[in-house]
Amino acid sequence: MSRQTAAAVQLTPSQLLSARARTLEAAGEMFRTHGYDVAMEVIAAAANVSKQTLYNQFGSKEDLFKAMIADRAAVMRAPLNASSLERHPRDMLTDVARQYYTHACGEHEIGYYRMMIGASQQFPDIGRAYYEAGPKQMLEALALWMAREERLGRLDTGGDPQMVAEHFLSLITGHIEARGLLGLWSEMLPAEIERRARFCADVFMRAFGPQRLLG
Amino acid sequence: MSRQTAAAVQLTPSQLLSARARTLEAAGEMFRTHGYDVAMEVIAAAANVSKQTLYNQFGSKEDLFKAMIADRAAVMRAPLNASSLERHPRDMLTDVARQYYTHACGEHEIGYYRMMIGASQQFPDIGRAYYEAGPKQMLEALALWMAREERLGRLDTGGDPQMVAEHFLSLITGHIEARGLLGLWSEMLPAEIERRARFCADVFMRAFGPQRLLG
DNA sequence: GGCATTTTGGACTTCTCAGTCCAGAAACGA
DNA sequence: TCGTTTCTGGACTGAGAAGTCCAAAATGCC
Repeated sequence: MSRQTAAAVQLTPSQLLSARARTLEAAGEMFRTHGYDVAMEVIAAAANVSKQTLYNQFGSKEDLFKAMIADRAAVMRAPLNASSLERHPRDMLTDVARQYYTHACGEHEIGYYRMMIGASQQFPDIGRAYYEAGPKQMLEALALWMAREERLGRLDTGGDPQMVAEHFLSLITGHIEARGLLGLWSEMLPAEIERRARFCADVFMRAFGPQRLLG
Repeated sequence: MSRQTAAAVQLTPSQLLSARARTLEAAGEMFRTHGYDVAMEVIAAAANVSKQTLYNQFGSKEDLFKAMIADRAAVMRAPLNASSLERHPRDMLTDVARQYYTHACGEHEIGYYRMMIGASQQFPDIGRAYYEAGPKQMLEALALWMAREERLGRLDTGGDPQMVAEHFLSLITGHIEARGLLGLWSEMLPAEIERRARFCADVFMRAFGPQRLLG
């Protein structure tokens, strides 16, 4: 009997996640698409679980929400890809932008972001937690990298890599995110992604590349 | 009697607004600070008006909300200041950034923006209306100006002023807005505003100024 | 002053939803 | 196999809020 159960677990990958993880997954999906106002009954249905179980496991709606956030915060924004750290600044930056446009600004991700923004009014500490787990990490990684590149003479940030990194991220994300948050999201074709990624890297290199030392 | 009323009107400026305008003002304030979930009773109290009057004038909560949006959308983002159009690109751009940091990214404005983002999930047409009344206007004005400056040989956008304008706005607003939306807003001192505004203009001029034609 | 309209406040209905309770079913452990 | 734990579904409570109703008061208009 227990052997059969084990076999079944191995067959269906979704069941490899604990019941709790699956519940959080479904809850996240519901919060993302309907906002914090979703009824607990709806979440329970989406998670294939009874409402009572939800309360047994998480105590309250607020706690469920926070558990879901905690579950997700770490996964929200990928850190810099270690493999591209050694490449030429232009390639590295193009890659960062490409990654963002490909994976981090779809309806799904923007939906979570919108949810965080809504929640941060009701639960102020959530805004900070999200920022520190996501954008801030990215920012610091980028600033570190830039400082190193500056020592290697391949960038010239004028001694303020933090601010320069901040502005590179703004450059990538700014307008796309604004439109997405307002529900005006539209699919970007690969060609468009490539064009924008290169554009961002070009702008950056013209402003902070070493060539202005050589002119 | 009517003369006394007129005198009273002249004495208290807030009464120069029509009752409707004052109600919308108060409603906006409540929606901004509490989100769409505020009770109609609370709005009525804030507007010094009975709940019934609210329903007489606006029909329903949804209609009140939309009336409030329509009332505000036009005022949300100031267009380019006509007086700075004739100045040197660097000064003009510094001014745009300065204007933004001074007037358009305070708690108040970010609060409205957050509210729009929340509402655009529930009422999708609101997101579009806001975008077109605000950011899009700004963008188009800036792109027009850039195209003109390019013809005058004072900028070099590589023939895509739209995208360049988009990226300048991203540069100004990106990170500040992200932090504000997550509730991490912190007052910017005048010196900080000045530093950031100049930084934005500098970055932009290094990337798109005419000097690269002269090198 | 007198008539018509609007406003008021407060009671009232209806609905939705968080959270509880419970008895029976299922899963689990030894 | 049997006892324990957990899950289920469905009824229930209580709170809060949208929207309605109405009689009395205020306001505006001529």
